[in-house]
Amino acid sequence: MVEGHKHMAEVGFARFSAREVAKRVGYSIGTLYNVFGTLDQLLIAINTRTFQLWAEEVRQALEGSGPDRIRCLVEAYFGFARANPHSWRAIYEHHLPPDVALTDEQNQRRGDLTQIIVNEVTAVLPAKAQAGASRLARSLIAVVHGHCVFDLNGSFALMSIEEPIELALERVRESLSQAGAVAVVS
Amino acid sequence: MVEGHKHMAEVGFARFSAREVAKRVGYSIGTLYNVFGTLDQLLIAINTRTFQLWAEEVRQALEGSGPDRIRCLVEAYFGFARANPHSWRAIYEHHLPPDVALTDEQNQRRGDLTQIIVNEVTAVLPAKAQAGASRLARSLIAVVHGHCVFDLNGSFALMSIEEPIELALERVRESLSQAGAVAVVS
DNA sequence: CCCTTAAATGAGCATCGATCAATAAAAAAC
DNA sequence: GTTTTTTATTGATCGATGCTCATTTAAGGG
Repeated sequence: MVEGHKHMAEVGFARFSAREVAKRVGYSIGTLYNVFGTLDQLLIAINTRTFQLWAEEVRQALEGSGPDRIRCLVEAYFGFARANPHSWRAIYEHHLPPDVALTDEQNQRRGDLTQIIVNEVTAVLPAKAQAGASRLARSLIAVVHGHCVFDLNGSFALMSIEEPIELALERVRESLSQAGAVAVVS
Repeated sequence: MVEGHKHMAEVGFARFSAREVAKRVGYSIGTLYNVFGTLDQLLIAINTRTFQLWAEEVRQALEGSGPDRIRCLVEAYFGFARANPHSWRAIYEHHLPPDVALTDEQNQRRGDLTQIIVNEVTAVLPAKAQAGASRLARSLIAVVHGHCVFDLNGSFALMSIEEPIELALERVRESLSQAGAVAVVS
């Protein structure tokens, strides 16, 4: 399955093929379908793995972070997407058919990254704002995500918008300081 | 081609098929390929049309807007994506091969929506902040876009985050007021 | 050694994007 | 009005895809 992940990283979602994965791993298509049941399930497994690697990378970045942990978070978010554009995009390009859903375990694995961010946002907010920390954290993830999308698809470059990471960071800091966070400016 | 647009709206990017478009429009596959040359070109035409309809819808929403034009903008952005999820997603799921690029005309058509937003943001900023209005506007588009993605793909719902439009609007207003905008709070 | 269970196979089906010689239709030339 | 040239349209054909399932192979247990 790690081989499937590699294949995705190399060719991207649009050119991804279960047959090619089977070939790479040395099994027949039939066997691969016996294991995963469905292309969707294979993609789910691959994308869940991407989430895990992403969370792990962010975690490690935070460990080696200086005092500006929010900047570290934003840079690590971008960093992973830029370093693994195909895998990163596949997460958002694979739409589940309405009749299949993620396992609880898969959902939990995918939620790890979010939890890391929620923790950091919570840590930076004053006591009075803790109640809304979770909601705000999700919103800030969306903020960074939007900038990341436009960075990877070339929208920012097309419009000569430079330093998209700094741009996203500005927005995040504005919202955090408005929420009463202290010491979020480097 | 409007038929191709309808097909996209009905089945989405993943299930989109040039053959089906040909069938719907009453021509053979060959003819369709003679006209568009490539599947990519057909998709480009369809997505450019989506951009036009989107911009038109936002324009009309602004015409009937009350004093809070920023809210109107955010609601219209979300509104179009929610009303045309397949077409909207297709814009971001179609990746051009590195050897093809958009026509200048296509780029301009696609930039209309951005221009509308840049104008509104500029109008709301004080004179001293006009210089950075374009950059800020693009950033705010990214902010709303990120929230829109998570709204459509169910991330917010999964985490019980309600009223994503209001959430996006909060972020936008924070950034605008930080930039010195006045009267952005309803 | 046989028998049962489990694992792996790959030909076969429908569909896809794409091509291109062949055909039909329209325009131009006479 | 007839012939010639140009343009438009066709669909059989190719390789590749997701997916199925009868068949084969392998592994153990007695």
